[in-house]
Amino acid sequence: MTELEKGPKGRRRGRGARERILSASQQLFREQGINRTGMDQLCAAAQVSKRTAYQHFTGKDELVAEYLRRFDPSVLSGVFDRTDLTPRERLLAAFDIPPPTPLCPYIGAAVELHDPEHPASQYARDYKKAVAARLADTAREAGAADPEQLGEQLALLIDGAAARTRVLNADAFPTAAAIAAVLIDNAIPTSSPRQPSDDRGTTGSAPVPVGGR
Amino acid sequence: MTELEKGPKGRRRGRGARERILSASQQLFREQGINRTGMDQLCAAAQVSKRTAYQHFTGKDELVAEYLRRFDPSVLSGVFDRTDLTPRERLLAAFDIPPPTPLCPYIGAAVELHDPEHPASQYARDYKKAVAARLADTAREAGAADPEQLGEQLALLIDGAAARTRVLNADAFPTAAAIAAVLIDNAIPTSSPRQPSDDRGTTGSAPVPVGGR
DNA sequence: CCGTAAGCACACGGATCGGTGTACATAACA
DNA sequence: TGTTATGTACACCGATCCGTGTGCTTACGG
Repeated sequence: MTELEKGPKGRRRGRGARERILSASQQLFREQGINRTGMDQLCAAAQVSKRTAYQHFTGKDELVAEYLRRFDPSVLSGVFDRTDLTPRERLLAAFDIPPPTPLCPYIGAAVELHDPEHPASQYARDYKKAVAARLADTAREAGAADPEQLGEQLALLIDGAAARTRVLNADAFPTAAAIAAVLIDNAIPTSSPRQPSDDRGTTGSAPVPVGGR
Repeated sequence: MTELEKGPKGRRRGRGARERILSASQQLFREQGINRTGMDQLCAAAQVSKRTAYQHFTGKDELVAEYLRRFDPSVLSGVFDRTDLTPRERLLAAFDIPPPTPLCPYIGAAVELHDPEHPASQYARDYKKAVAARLADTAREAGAADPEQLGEQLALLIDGAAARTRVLNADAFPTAAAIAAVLIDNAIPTSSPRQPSDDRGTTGSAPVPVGGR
């Protein structure tokens, strides 16, 4: 862990610097937003000289883009690689977010930067498409009639829950999970017992009062 | 049009000033975002002296909060007051957004300001709750089994479509409308013939490929 | 006429921001 | 030893931002 990276000459590299900067970004950009986090504050939090920061990143824009690339494993892969779950359960697991909702930074970045051409915005787009694609793959695996449509729908539910959680300050993922259960049961012919009016409740999700954080 | 407002003494009041400021806010805050729109630029666009602006508003924060209050009629009331539509049609009409999607400023404000205690953030919360409540009222009117739940679900769909449209730069409302149709048909016993898998299509909404802008 | 209210033009202040420049310290090679 | 890469500490720049202070113009009403 406290090792060296292969440099141009194999010299000892500041193992911490870049890592600490990105680590501090994760925390500060989330807590305060991107625009409200200055480079001075960020460098102080990372215990890195400002000069060093600008030797690792050409500017804040690049840093922001890099910062966004550090989320895939935690959210995206973490859910889809659960081989212990059935495809259907995996689709629903995407809505099981821990109580202190992280609040999707991709939406935040796209809104804050406000420039669709910004590298971070472009990456946010790619990421969202990738999530929808993986949801579609899983939907296909689960035997959904129209996997692409279901994937897109579930992706929309996730974003809706994230946005609504942000605005209302109350966890909206249970509501989204309930909708997801309905959509999945409607799309997967085999697993839709199609009972009168209680399509939800097939997972461990709450009865969905509204959202209680 | 070039009339006067009732002032303390019936004097001639600058009819334009405040109105022009708010009007310019609508355009600039939407096009550029709140943080990226300076007071100088805003005053210039409104053709109002900066000094005058600060005599109408104590600060930018108050202006932003006031700016958010100018949307209810266009979106919220505009849909729910359509007496020519059945309650069910009204619920679905909430997803018929014109192609140049305005892109909900409440979400944008909540993300940009990043302070839940900011007056504008509080108003955004109130507004979102009001929308969900009106959706619930209409759902009740339409005979939904659980109107509050359906209202909350539809509100989530709207926010999801707005957020996703923002990030992906592609209209996500058709997808949301398709989900809404499913939820509505599932929630309203009378109007749900409960056919195999084609619950949608009861309105004029598209067959929902994915979203084409 | 003069008082008063509204508005304008313009400069300024303090703060913050992204980004640089400079000088110095350290450690690994050679 | 010296060179080179890496990093620190700290001042500094220009730009932008929100907000004010000052003085001038306009127009109404008594």
